[in-house]
Amino acid sequence: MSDGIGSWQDIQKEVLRRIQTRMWRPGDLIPNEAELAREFGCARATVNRALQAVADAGLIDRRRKAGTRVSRHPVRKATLDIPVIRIEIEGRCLKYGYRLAGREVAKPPSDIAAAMNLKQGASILHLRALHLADNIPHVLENRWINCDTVPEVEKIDFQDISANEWLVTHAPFTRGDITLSASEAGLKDAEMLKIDKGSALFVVTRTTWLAERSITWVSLAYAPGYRMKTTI
Amino acid sequence: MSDGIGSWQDIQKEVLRRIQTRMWRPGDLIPNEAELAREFGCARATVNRALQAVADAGLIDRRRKAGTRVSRHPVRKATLDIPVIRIEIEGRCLKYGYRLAGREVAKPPSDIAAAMNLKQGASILHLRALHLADNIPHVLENRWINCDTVPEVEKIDFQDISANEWLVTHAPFTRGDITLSASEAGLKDAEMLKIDKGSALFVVTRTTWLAERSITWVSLAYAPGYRMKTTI
DNA sequence: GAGTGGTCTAGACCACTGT
DNA sequence: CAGTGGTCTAGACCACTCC
Repeated sequence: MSDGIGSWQDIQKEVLRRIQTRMWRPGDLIPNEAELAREFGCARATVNRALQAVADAGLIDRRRKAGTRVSRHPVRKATLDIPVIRIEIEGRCLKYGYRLAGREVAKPPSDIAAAMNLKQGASILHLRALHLADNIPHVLENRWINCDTVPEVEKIDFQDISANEWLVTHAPFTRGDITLSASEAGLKDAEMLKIDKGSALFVVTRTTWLAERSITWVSLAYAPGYRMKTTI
Repeated sequence: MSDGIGSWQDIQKEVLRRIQTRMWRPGDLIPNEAELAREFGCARATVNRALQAVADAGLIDRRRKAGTRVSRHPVRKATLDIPVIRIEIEGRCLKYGYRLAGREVAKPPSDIAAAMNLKQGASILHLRALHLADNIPHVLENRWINCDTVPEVEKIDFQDISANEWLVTHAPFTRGDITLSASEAGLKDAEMLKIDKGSALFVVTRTTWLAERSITWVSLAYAPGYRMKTTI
């Protein structure tokens, strides 16, 4: 029986192979952990580890007592990396540039105030900035920061360090909501990014929280041509 | 010492708390697994499970011998769900609709042929279709399918079932590349989606593979207003 | 070489849920 | 109630990498 199968990765591969070759088809019940452990000659915990990984990928559905089935409509999961912008640009061997375009305390638009769960009429810090890659406008940052949650922010001028980067090391968060969308460049956006008005921009909007208090709301509008890549 | 700490989720929470409260700061070395196991009064494997989850989220960096550190520039991971379009629409309690708009065997544009790693001049199946939510155009599917990898596809007319759905249950894949971007609606796209030419569309492009053979290349262009959401 | 995380084992008990 | 996955333990050995 001398299998080359021993590690949980080997078992994961074998399980994937059986799904990919349709030996186990969508909807099928697969053997339980104890049986697979016997078949592969390993401990049940090892099988469990492998099947958990496959379940995390969305390919199988597991329920106590009901057993493990191959998903009929697999909701495949892709993981998006959300790096600090400077690191992302430098990671591509481009020269990073940063320009602060505005810093003021102001009352945010009602939709943003609502998204940040602010008291009506509250004023918070508003920043606008441009990030450049090899001196070319890359992404426009439009950010609101809740000074109640992050009071130190009032002392930072953000001339030399972006809020994007400062917050990462100084304001840990517990949770973040992310929205990806496309939108047409307005006049001001177009000017700053040096593109035509109405161009299609890839926009990432993010709100982060420390427990139940909002830290920041940010919209990152990427210049045309930007592509966010990932794999399944 | 009667902690309420025992499960790996409890330990994960406590570790996150220590990072969030800056008790452990970016760059800090944290105690090793054996020490934490002693502190929490549990087995090292339990601590390992908790720390692996935190490392997967990108908040700590772990290396043998070097130990575990709080990330200086955490590359936070967000997971995107990639569901079948029908399931996604029905999941929002909307009526799903589907219309095939074209089916032909043709020679793909060179960029697509390259992305699919096809032989020069190879002809493959080209499909165009529209998915509707509550009778409103929702997403335009532009798809090329490699008949060499999935020969059964030649017999399917795709009048009543979308390639999106058929492939999921009939053509398992081992790997997929995904690109998210924004683009301006062309004239044909605009007509089909019933929107203005030049509108900003959110576009998901995906190539899937069975081992080293491409299965399909697809571009999904979502009508304006679509937002893809996730959390960190 | 030595210290750290990565993994496996054998066994146990628990939690959930279908029947 | 019984069968399944989920988790914990104590111990062991291995793999990697810093010194």
